[in-house]
Amino acid sequence: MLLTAEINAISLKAKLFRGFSDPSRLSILECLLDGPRNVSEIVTVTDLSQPNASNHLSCLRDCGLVTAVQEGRYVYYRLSDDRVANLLTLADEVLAEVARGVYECTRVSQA
Amino acid sequence: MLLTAEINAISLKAKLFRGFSDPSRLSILECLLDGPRNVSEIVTVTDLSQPNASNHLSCLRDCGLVTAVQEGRYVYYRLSDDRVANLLTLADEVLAEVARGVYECTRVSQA
DNA sequence: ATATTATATAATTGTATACTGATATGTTTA
DNA sequence: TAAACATATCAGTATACAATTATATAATAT
Repeated sequence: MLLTAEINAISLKAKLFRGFSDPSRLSILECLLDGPRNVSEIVTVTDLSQPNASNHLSCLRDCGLVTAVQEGRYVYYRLSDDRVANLLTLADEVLAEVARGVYECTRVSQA
Repeated sequence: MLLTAEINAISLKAKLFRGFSDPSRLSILECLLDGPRNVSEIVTVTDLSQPNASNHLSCLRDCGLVTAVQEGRYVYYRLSDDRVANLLTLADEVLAEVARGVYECTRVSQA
């Protein structure tokens, strides 16, 4: 039986990873690796619809992975912490190792 | 417009992170930080039902995050790469920075 | 004030996936 | 071989999530 504190810590971590676990959000995060971008720029780079981008940005902001600053009529987003970039880099390294396995992972749940 | 190769790389990475994005799977991975464990041990430590654990283990195995070796009637699972552990550690560090933000992220999608 | 541009939210819908319980398969020992 | 134990799979249900469309809010310009 897990302690409540452990359950909470694990849920937090799962939530953090969930922020990275969607291709649209990853596209946004990688777009922000080069520096702050406003929503229009993000929409252009990622090819997401504006509401969709906004929606994912809300999630990323609420989860603390990005921060937003309004400048005039633009809202500029940036990564909230350097370690967010580190996580993306480290993920690349793991991927290089296990890429084939992940690529073949079409399996979801027991399907 | 993203190039196809970029889309594939991003989808791969999203899939990798998805392996980490569920509390049950995270519990299993953290249990394996201490070394190889068989399914019964994993079930005991994580308090998951045996079919549920088996299901998540299948996913983790297919995604290349863990490897399995049968020994007698036991199947021992272990992390497939040291960097999997590194990712978990780095996630802890990011969490320490943005924990409050993530904790307050009760928002799912547009809810 | 009105129009225009930029961004955010709401409601809907389809799909993915996690969990439970039941059952099947595989492995060892008697 | 039979019994006991370990692990995997299947079917059904409930929930979570993403994409879309429409609309609302905020800021600037005319």
